[in-house]
Amino acid sequence: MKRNRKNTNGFEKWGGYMEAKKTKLEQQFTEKATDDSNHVKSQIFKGISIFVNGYTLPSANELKRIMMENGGVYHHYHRPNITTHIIASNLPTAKLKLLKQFKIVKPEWISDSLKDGKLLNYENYLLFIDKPNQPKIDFPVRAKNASEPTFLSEFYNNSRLHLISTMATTFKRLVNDTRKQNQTDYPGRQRLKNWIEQNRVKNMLFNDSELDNDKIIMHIDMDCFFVSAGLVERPELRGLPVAVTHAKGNLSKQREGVDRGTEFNLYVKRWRGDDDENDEEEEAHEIRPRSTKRDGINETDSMAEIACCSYEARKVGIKNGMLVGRALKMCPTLKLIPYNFEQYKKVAHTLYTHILNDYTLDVEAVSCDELYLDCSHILETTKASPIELAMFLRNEIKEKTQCPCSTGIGSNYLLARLATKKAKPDGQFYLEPGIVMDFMKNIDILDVPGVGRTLGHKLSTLGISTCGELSALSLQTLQSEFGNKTGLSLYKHCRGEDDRKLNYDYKPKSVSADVNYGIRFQNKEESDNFVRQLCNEVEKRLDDIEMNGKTVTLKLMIRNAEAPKESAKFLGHGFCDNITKSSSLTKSTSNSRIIFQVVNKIMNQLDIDPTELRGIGIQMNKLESRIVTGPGRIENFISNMKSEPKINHTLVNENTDNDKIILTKVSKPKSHQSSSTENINKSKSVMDFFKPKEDLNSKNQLKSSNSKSIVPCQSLVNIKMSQVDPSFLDALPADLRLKLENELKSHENLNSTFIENQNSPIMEVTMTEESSKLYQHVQIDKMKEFIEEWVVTENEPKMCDNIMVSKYLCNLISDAKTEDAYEIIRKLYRLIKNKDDLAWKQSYFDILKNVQEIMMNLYNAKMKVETTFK
DNA sequence: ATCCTCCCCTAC
DNA sequence: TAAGGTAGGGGAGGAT
Repeated sequence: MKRNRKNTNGFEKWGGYMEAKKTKLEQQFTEKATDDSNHVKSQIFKGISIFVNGYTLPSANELKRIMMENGGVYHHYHRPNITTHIIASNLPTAKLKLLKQFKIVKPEWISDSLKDGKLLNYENYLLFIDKPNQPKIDFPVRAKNASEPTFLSEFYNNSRLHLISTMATTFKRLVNDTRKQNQTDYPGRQRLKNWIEQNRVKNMLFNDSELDNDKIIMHIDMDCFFVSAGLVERPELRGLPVAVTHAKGNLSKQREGVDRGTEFNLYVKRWRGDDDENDEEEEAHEIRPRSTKRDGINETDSMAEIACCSYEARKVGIKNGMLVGRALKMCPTLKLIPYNFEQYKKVAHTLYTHILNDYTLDVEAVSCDELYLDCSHILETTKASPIELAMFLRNEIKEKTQCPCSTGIGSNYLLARLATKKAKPDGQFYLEPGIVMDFMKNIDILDVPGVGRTLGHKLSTLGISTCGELSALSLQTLQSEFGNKTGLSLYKHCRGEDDRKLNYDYKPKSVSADVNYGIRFQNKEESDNFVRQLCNEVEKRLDDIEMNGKTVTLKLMIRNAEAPKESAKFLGHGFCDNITKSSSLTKSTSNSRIIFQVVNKIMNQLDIDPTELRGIGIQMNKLESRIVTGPGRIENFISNMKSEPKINHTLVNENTDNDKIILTKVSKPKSHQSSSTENINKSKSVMDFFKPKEDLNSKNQLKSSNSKSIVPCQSLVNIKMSQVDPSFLDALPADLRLKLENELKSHENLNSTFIENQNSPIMEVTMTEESSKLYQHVQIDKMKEFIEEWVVTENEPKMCDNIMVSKYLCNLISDAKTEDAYEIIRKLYRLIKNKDDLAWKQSYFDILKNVQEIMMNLYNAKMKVETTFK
């Protein structure tokens, strides 16, 4: 079955498209069933049509086959009036509530019926017994995969790699922000000075020769960070072999479709290369054994990864990244402790603020537990020796965080880093210039930063395993072997030379969101929904840093044809083929809809089978900051809205009218005199809600602004502080309130903005992140109050208010506050029904359309609300 | 020469 | 069961 879909001109035709698609697919099903009529084995499921929701056993594909062969019908989409049964093994509560009125049956109903050769009573297989107040799931809760709407956030909440990555960014930004504050007082330096005065003679650490003109770089690295932070609250485990992991050491369950042996062999084959030539080379040079992390794992060993292990565990050969099953074989007494993300954040924050506030701003953040600092100023002002600084600083960090760290000191980046390796655990090491040559000779090539598995192996095939051996190769040899840049840095680094500068100034070059875990989709709907969520995530991250991206890159992991259907690791990606494809826009954006459109085009062009997907990543490159020129961000946003980027890529059909995505056009005429000026005092818009009702001041301001352009719909830019209802401000969180106040203040003098009212009955929700965030935090009751006032007092609905309400409701739904949204829609319906006005009814349908779209995206179901005014 | 895309590698 | 993310550097090879 092809998934090529016609261009749909954005999303406004989504509903119609869905209908068409349903019919098409069902037609195909019937045709297929007819074609395969010689395979029909029975009519057990005559009259039954099923829709499979979520992950099931047997799989949806299997169930489809069973239905086809036995007289039943399989629906790719849930069709409330046609689908007779929904098949599911588990449903999240939100989904459950929505689908409550339908027959939701466990897949065993199908398999048992098939086994017995007759249709069994589905009532014995209901997923839950409908007790009105508390639907109870009669099934053990199973792990979620990415087809569930809550998967993404749960995954991010539990992913150590995601945490590591986001924390690194967080602290790079913290350094940036702190440096801007221009602080001049460093109390730590004074403490160090005092300590030196009291202890120098006793320490005998001072050495005149250490005071030279070289730059002094210090590298600080917490010792086995996750373990140390975890042991703060479990001191009884100190001194024991400890590892941090998700697993509890249980044996892994045997699952259908898993073949660890086959999967592991594929990895080994890819890693070794397939040709004999390589094998000969390896023997000739006595290559050190290369192990995959799957070594020593059998069918039931735990496949969880060890994120971090204590030095006691390392002594017996356990390493970070090793699988729990194997580690337990090496050390059956290994203590497994769970993650404690909050604690890691706390410790890391303490570490950073201590150094930044008390010692220096010349810090390069590497990660949550690792940083470089330029000691020049500290040493100059305190007259301390590098070792004294290291001892003192390490001691303070240990006191503050209760976690040990190690520090290395050297004249450059590389030497500082290598010194730390030597210092560990819980120590310090100053790699003095005089000993660098000797020191480097014996450094293992794999300890050089930048030399990993692949480069290390390649070097070992050349018979090289230490820096000393590497330094025998000429620059030319290295460059022809590894490329110009890689060759040059190998040449320098093995000699202890490194001219990289500490980078204090963090400027992101790309933003991405990847998930390569839990990706198991039954159909294109599920994968689309998930991709949409990833696009939203990317948009959020771009907005966080106030940047837009100009190139979209899609990264896919697809099950390799030879790989077992199910991965060895539970919900893992298994052995995959990787695909990367990028597409450039004419104008940078952060708009998730545009990103999705691009991504979707690529997906369709690649014709990916959604069931074979194992990983998805979306990346934005060529970042541009949203330059603030002139009046400010909002102004800039409005000018951005005038023309959203066109997609410039061969994949993209030229007929695509991307402008249709944005139906609310904004322009800013220089001296536009509106003909509707006389309406302004009668006209009510959402913004008027922010005004106190009897505020003379605001009336005056409105009058005085009559000379400017006043149009039916004001944008945020037009609101003045004095117009804002104080109770609205109170409803906002403090930080948001401050932001709003500042933005309003900075726009007091701005010209009014004209928002063109579209005649099109179709409305698309496109608001600025700035303004939608504001609405997001309006309390539910406040919003109900507004809606009542709006509908009751307003003659006709305005587009901008429709948009605001839609956006608000969509935000509620995506925040899983579906019930609140439901209540508001009911209220809106009642109000509009009373009003009995065509334009208002249209307004209701427009809003509902947006709501149902997001419902379909998130829950694959519509909200059950009134769809006609009888 | 320099840029772009599609990778791969590395680090935390 | 298990939570295999994310940013940056760079090489190969083709387009400009």
